[in-house]
Amino acid sequence: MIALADCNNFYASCERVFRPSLNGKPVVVLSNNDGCVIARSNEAKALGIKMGEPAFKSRYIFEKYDVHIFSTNFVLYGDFSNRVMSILSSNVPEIEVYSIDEAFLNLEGIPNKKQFSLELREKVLKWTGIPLSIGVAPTKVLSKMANSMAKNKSENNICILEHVDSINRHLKEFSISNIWGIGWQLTKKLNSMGIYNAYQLTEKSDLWIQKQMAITGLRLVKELRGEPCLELEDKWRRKKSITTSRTFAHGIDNIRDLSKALTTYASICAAKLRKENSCAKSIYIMLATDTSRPGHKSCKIINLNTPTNDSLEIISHCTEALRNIYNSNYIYKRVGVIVSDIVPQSKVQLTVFDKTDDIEKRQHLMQAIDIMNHKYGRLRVRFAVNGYSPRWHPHQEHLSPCYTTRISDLMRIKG
DNA sequence: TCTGGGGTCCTAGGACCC
DNA sequence: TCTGGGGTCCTAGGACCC
Repeated sequence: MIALADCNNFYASCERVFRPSLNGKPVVVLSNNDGCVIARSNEAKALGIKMGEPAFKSRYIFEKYDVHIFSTNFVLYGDFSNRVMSILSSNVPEIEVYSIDEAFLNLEGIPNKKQFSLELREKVLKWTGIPLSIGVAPTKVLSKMANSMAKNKSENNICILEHVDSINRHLKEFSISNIWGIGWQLTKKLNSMGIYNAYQLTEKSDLWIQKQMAITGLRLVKELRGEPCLELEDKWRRKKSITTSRTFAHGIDNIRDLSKALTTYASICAAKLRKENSCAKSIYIMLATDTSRPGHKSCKIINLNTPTNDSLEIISHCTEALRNIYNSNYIYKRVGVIVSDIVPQSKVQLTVFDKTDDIEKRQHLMQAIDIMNHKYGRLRVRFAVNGYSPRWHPHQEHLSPCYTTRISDLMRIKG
């Protein structure tokens, strides 16, 4: 049996841990640039604030009902995630951390799954302040469904689906649009064929499923029937691509500021590569004007002879590519860097033109930068091309302190 | 004024080869 | 008269997830 443990309203719950006065009150967390709503407390959901909705559309609700607004604070959420995951992993034989706020757990050998889930939920809540929902079922896809039941239809946020009868009963009440792996396109298509609930899907033949939903769809439906097709992946996997991109508060109309932003994202990508002990063989830069209006997009791919994770090298390729594709007739609103074709650093093949001495020197330099930035904060040590007074920074009006990771942000007790 | 950011997997179709 | 058959690799784009 597999459990899916999922933190309730995760970002909103993190913000509340150090602000208990917000319990029972509507809280929302906004995406980067304070663009749209990406997390809501139950009270905010009850006010009709929609997930992914642009913040300005709900502005009047925020004011009328005194909704507490936060900008995303990924340092804080990442730290809470680590705490929750380490508690979960110390209580089960196997775990797959699926995202920042959820994990699949292998419950093999655990006799009373309901009691176990209740105790685990209690422990995480007591130790971290984060409430969980736990759904237990024979496969991953079914545990996702059980989790949804746990969140919405159970008093204690626990749902165990063990027997065929109860699984089928729930499948009949479960809309296909809520199935993990079925998005709005497939929902539209299947609805037009008269399929509305998960049970109807399990009754179709394998051939029909594969024709309509391809191989991933067939795996998904088998999982719905209780036949495990998706394994728990407990191993750390090297990322296949790494992206750093942002939308700005205000458009940029000059190549100097654009270059500062782009090279900053290039150095963040390089640092992320080094953190994984990876090197990338291709770099992709992209520029876009305001996406809400018809505009302009351009991109450039740079293929390297030798994979790298050296910030200076990646920065210089990006700067050159920017000069090639920059068009001074446009005002840019978004830029980004994607590094891909990733290989382990230990397996990098040098060419005859690479100077190993230089590479080693630069590796030491990068290491020193990483150590300092780890200690004093990302981008504290930066490159001159990154600039210092970023006029191009995104909006973050409602940022909370990093209570758990920055000494100056620690809570103080009045004596 | 105003719509995020970071990923993965799959497929169709083109290029190329023998 | 009239244009094979089978394979691989790569890439762009779609769909989906949180």
